[in-house]
Amino acid sequence: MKTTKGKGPARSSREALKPADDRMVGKRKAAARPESKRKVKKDKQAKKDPNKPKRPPSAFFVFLEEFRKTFKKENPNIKAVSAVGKAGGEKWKSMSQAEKAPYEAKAAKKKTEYEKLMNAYNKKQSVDEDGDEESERSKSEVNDEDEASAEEAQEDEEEEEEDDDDDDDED
DNA sequence: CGGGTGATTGTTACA
DNA sequence: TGTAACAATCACCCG
Repeated sequence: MKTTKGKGPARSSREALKPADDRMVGKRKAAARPESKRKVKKDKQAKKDPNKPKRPPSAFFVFLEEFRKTFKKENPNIKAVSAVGKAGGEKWKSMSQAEKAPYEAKAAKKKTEYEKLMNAYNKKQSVDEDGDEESERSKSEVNDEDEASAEEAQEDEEEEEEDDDDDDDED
């Protein structure tokens, strides 16, 4: 399903695709790291867990999510993910920690939730096979907690602030 | 038709 | 301590 949408502009935009011709399946920093399995996210996990907590987006990703919208908005012609990544990364480094602060705050929040999910996930794994029913019960509990926490999380909006203005960098 | 890949950095978890 | 791998996104390509 999702692939169908890609056929739109198709090759025309291909120009916007990665300028580097290495679009091939080459690895990106393979040489940098020794074995470097950094890419290949194929099997991911041998077993698929029912609700395995995915790692929360780092501050960079939080910023990137928003950046992606803006980037695409100003660069509707560019649809390459790598382009946004590069641009985002560049800008990210250009930003001062103060500006990254809000993103970091959000990331911190996600991390907290992630820890929570891990707790639930951990519980699930601990479940004994005989407690199938029990496991369901636990799930309910977790769900309940999850909802409650989610609500709380939503409320907080951050604004921790940052006074350390000394360093900063910038241009 | 579907999955895999490209790129960015951060963060997390294991040895 | 350090590495290794994964987190999102989206268009495009191979089998």
